[in-house]
Amino acid sequence: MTISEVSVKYGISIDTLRYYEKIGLIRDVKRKNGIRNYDALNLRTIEFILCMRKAGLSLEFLKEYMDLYAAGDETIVKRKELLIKQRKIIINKISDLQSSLNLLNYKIDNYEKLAEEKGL
Amino acid sequence: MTISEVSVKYGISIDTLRYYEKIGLIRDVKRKNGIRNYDALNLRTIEFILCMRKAGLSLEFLKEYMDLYAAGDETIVKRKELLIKQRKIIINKISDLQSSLNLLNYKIDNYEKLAEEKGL
DNA sequence: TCTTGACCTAGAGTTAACTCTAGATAATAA
DNA sequence: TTATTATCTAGAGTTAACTCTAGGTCAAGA
Repeated sequence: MTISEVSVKYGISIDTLRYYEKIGLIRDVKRKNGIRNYDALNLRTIEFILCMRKAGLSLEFLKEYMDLYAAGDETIVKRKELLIKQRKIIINKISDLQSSLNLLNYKIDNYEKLAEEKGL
Repeated sequence: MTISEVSVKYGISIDTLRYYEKIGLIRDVKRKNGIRNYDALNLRTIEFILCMRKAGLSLEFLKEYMDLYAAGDETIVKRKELLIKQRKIIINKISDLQSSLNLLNYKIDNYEKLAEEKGL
């Protein structure tokens, strides 16, 4: 799959794909005449990266994870621990978002009432 | 309340407090001899800002909201609509985070099994 | 009286994560 | 053959949201 096909498929820019490769998040991208040809494993890596990025996890964490992955089976426990740490971060984020959602709901209700009172 | 007291109370830097004021998020901060003296309304504004920032909402949105707030009662409906838009964003974020959490759980489980298999 | 510490301002610097530019090559359509 | 289009690289530029610096004021304690 070419870089522009991947770009369209995942809604991520070509520049970003090259950038992720440059900093070591996406590895072992094969080439045909110097042109990138992403394989199934590359695509799974990209899907993982995008899912974690959507959750707001940092490229620094992803880099650390990919470094461990590249280092082979001895790093399995470390990788698991890294993921557990990130899971905690995500759980905290969800609870922050819930608080904000509650506050927003409260404020929206209030404005609803206010608007009615004032006939707006 | 002095700026350093507010800073400690909310775990936010003094620089950030002055920055928020400079860009118009926090308004009408009274002074004693040129020194800021935050009142109850200022504190409520700060709490709102921090809650929304924790949810990842932008300073741009907060600025827009504070501009409307400052403009008075005619903007009540607009403010409500703005909050509803942000609520949608937050709801989407929660669902993204849930997906990431699911993927992480799956991966952590997998590593758990792998580690056991390999006796790590 | 001196100096220490908290505060002030304007504006420069930093960081993460892109995003763009310039200049080159290579395949494809007219 | 020529022109267009997609790709490539290295490195510069951008953006949001801070964070820091330099230089200044002012009140309180030794």
